[in-house]
Amino acid sequence: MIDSLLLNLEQHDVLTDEERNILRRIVGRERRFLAGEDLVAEGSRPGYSSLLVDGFAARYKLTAEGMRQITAIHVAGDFVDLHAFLLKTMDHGVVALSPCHVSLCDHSDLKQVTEQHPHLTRMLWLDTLIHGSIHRAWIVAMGRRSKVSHLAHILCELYVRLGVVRRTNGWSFHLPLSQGEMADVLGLSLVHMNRVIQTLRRERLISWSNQTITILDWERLQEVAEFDPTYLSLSVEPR
Amino acid sequence: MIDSLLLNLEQHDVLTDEERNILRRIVGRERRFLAGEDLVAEGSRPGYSSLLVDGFAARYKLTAEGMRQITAIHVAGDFVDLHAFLLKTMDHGVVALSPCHVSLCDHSDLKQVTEQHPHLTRMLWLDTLIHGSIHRAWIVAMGRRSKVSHLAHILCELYVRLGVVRRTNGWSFHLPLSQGEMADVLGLSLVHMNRVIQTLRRERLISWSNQTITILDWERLQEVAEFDPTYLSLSVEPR
DNA sequence: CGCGCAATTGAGTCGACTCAACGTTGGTGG
DNA sequence: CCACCAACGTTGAGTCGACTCAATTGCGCG
Repeated sequence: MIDSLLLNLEQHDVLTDEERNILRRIVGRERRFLAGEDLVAEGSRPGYSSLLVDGFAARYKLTAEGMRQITAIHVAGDFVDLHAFLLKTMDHGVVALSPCHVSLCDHSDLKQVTEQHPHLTRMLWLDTLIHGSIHRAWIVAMGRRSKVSHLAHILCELYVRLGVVRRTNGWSFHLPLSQGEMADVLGLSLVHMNRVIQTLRRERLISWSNQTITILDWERLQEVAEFDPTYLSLSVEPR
Repeated sequence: MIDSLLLNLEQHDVLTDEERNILRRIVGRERRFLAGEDLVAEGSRPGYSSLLVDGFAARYKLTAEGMRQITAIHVAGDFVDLHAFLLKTMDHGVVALSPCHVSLCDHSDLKQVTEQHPHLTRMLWLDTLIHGSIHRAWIVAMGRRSKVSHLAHILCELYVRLGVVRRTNGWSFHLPLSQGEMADVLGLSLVHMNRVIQTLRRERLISWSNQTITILDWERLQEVAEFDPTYLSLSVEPR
């Protein structure tokens, strides 16, 4: 049940058996959500953090005019709100983009971990830091790349992140986002999002249908995206 | 020397005398940089983290075509690269936007803190989480707000953050960024940055000259920005 | 079969870009 | 003391990317 979390964390450093057992013990109660439901509401003060066991979720904020900006996409093995453990108040919501299966982890247990297990604490801290790195990569893509390049970057990132948790199938992966939802990721209108996607298709870099993306030319897609996976910290070393 | 850091951290929770002393002990060697120098180079693996004692610094990434995107602005009291403690490799550079005074903190000392001082560890973790929140606020501003609103949001944020570390003077604060550097924050061209600034001036929301910004109408500036400081976690509570 | 949602296409408008020129200011050296 | 230079800021003009409004197509399901 926490297999994806272990796959995630063990990309960065080795875990001891004890640490794996602690994670198994504190990640408990399961909950399921339908696509479109909020896993966590903006403004709430959850007493637990949610580990996404299966499905896709997104962090988002709404503007006064009701526009939505998605600030992160979460996949299996991600804590969607580990930061709430210390931030306390959610400054954004988390919505299920597909049916989601999550496991909850009480903040009191997380606090125990920080009191007794320094290395595991650092690994959880690292997990939040990597999501910070992802935020920075998104900011660069939003500010200084073409929209085509931005989309390419997001697809490269998802392909790598899904690969870590064994959710890819050759060059394909499941991505249950509508074009309208993807527009909320890139900060585009729905109409223009469609045109950007068509550019990647026309260039034969990807195919995308039935919620399935297939990368047709990884080399060129990476070039278009200027994708460098350094920011994902995918190296096993003492942390 | 670490006064600004204490002002920063104590916005979120109380520190014990012992914790304050530990910080004083581990934040050591001082270094100075001229405006334009890199405090930390992209791709480097620093063995220490840098606390900005005075001045302004920015994290940035460069694109293949040599464009620059600034992903964070740092002010006195900020650790500019605390995340390198666990991420190990810098996926971006940090540049001095003004003459900077920094104090270094060895990663071995930080590791000691995580082994022996859980609460202080959580406070440092929190510091990195707040910078993640700021990243999300920037993503929303970049994706779903007008450029005028985006600039207003950044100025609101800087005013609040500088106020915490006592770097404001009434409604004014020093901001040593050229319009070209600000353009790299917003992801704009220099020419358009100028026009956006002039809009805020024309609306009598701010004045900006001689590297000094004065907020002329805080209420309306906040409205234009849709600024809600929740994301800065400025409340003292147990963490 | 028809409804509803997602995807697609077209047309016109506006925001942001580039290229280019000009103004302003502070520092430096003759 | 003034001339000059460099960096920054400002303005104008023309182009292109992204937006909105609107209509149409494709598809899964009751």
